[in-house]
Amino acid sequence: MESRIERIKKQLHSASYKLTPQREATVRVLLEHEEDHLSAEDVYLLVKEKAPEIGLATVYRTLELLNELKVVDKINFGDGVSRYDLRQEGAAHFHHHLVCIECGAVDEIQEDLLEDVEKVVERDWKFQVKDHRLTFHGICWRCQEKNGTEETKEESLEKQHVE
Amino acid sequence: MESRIERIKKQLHSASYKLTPQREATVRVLLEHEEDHLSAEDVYLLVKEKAPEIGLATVYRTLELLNELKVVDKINFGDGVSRYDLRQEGAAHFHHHLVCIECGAVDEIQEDLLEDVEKVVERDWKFQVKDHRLTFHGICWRCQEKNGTEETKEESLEKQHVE
DNA sequence: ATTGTAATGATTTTATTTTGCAACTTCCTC
DNA sequence: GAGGAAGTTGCAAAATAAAATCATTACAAT
Repeated sequence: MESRIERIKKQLHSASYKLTPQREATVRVLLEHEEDHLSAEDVYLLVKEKAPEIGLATVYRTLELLNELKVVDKINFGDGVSRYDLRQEGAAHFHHHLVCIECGAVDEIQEDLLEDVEKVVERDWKFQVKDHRLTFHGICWRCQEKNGTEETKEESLEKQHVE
Repeated sequence: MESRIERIKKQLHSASYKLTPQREATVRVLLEHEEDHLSAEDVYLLVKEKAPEIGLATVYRTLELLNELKVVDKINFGDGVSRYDLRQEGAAHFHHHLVCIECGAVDEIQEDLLEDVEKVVERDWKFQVKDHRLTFHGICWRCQEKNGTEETKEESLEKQHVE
């Protein structure tokens, strides 16, 4: 965790930006919620708990900056808001998402499934792929179980998703 | 064209909605600009040419309705606006997009490239895929040619991208 | 210490999208 | 046809997200 912040700090420096306390607090929130897909507003509220004096504009600026540096990716699941998702360190491409249309859960796939598809696109469409966005919409394994069987205690204990 | 409107009309009716003149005008605009990726505002301005009395709110409501019926898909390429894209008739899945980071052009891929990937997702993640969104970001063939004529390949590979 | 530059926070502005509501059509039933 | 419910419309207002503005502050390099 600390070392990751160190590396992000270096990334900022090499683009001649500074890791200010506000920016560090923002990055920490992102690291601590790596599984989630926070909106700018979400990040703002969480950062505010640690650094109450921070302004929303700074959060927006920081997120935009991190986006430029490819530390985070800005995504959009169709609701109006942009969400910010940490990139895996060293990942050449953005990871994929599974959005459950029943419970709203968003799971991530870090594996790159598109190597072959990208080759086809480069060859057949002469399109030089730099990055991609792939999201599947469907039913997650939790909802499939929930629907298929009567719910057991263990299953309901595992349930943690809110809309 | 007329028959397509007829079929959309039937789709509306079967969900107990009506194809009002305003809705028909909106659908016609979408059909006439199938290649483009119009924003709600774009659609509004185009519909207004045929039916000047239409209100922007109606266009929004119509597009939302068509989205629910899976006649159009609402997409978002990262700029703030939602765009509305006609689905191919009978297409089980949404088509893909190639967004050029140099000239901003958006091309479509109707072919379904994801069959294999979806199988993997269903098997390995137990995720029942209903739909997908796939967008590639990169350099379109036009920009590659344009770059190639004025500079060597190495130069164009080195070129940095700003804003 | 002084200066120049970058960064910040509060506020305002812009843009997009949604909602509330009264008026207006449709399409039934009588 | 008259009456009525339901769906639809246009306008205006409101809600929302994001970006821009700007005076103030922090900080590194003199």
